[in-house]
Amino acid sequence: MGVSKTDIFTDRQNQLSILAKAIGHPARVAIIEFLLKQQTCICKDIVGEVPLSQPTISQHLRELKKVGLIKGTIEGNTVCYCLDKKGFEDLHNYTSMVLDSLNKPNSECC
Amino acid sequence: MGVSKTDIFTDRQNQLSILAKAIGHPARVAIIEFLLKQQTCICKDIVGEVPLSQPTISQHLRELKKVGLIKGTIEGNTVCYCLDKKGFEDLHNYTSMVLDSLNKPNSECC
DNA sequence: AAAGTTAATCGTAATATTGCAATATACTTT
DNA sequence: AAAGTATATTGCAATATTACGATTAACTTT
Repeated sequence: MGVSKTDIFTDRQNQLSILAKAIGHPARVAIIEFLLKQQTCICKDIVGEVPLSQPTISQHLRELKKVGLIKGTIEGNTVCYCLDKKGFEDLHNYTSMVLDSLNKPNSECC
Repeated sequence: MGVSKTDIFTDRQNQLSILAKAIGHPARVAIIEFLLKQQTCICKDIVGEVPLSQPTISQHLRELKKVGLIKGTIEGNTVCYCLDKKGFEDLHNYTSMVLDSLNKPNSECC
């Protein structure tokens, strides 16, 4: 029914899926890419770089912030957004774990 | 409108988002976890392990297969599903790149 | 204070996703 | 071949996501 039955999964499973889902949109990947490129993180101009409307960008930023992939600090008129290591480390650890496991001798298959 | 405007993003941005999105559901994280635990990959019993109906599991498997996170080979009556390194490596390289970039001296922010 | 700027929120339309019952397909065993 | 088993597909209902115009909120400049 379009409902994810989060209650039947472990916290870790839910956490990982939430993180991955947040990256699961090209606009958000583009935003992340833009934030990486910026030396300074005064980020008022993500709009203009990413060809989506200001409300849409704002919504994507909120999504990324909610799951801990970016941080935002208000600076007067402006909001300074920048990447938050923690979320990426979490995902990185996950893929490391999977790959380590797949590289073990006994894991060959198919 | 619920439409992702994939045409305005780069192939790489779309590819990463597609991969991440596939992991962006707890059932699929659970399926991946189950496939990791199995020595053998005769996987008829994901249903039963993951508390969702057979059609739902089948749908999630198709999703994972479509994006290259698992492979499935038909073996008579059964389908042998197992993880596909490539997709995970791709994601792993991405998070590595992001973290490397964030760990550079000049990237401090917020 | 009036006007301008930046970003968030609200409301809403369009589309996508999730989940499952019912059914279909394809192989295996009897 | 009939019955059984494993998996995929179809159809549909419920919910979620995406996008944006309009508006609001909050700060800055004039």
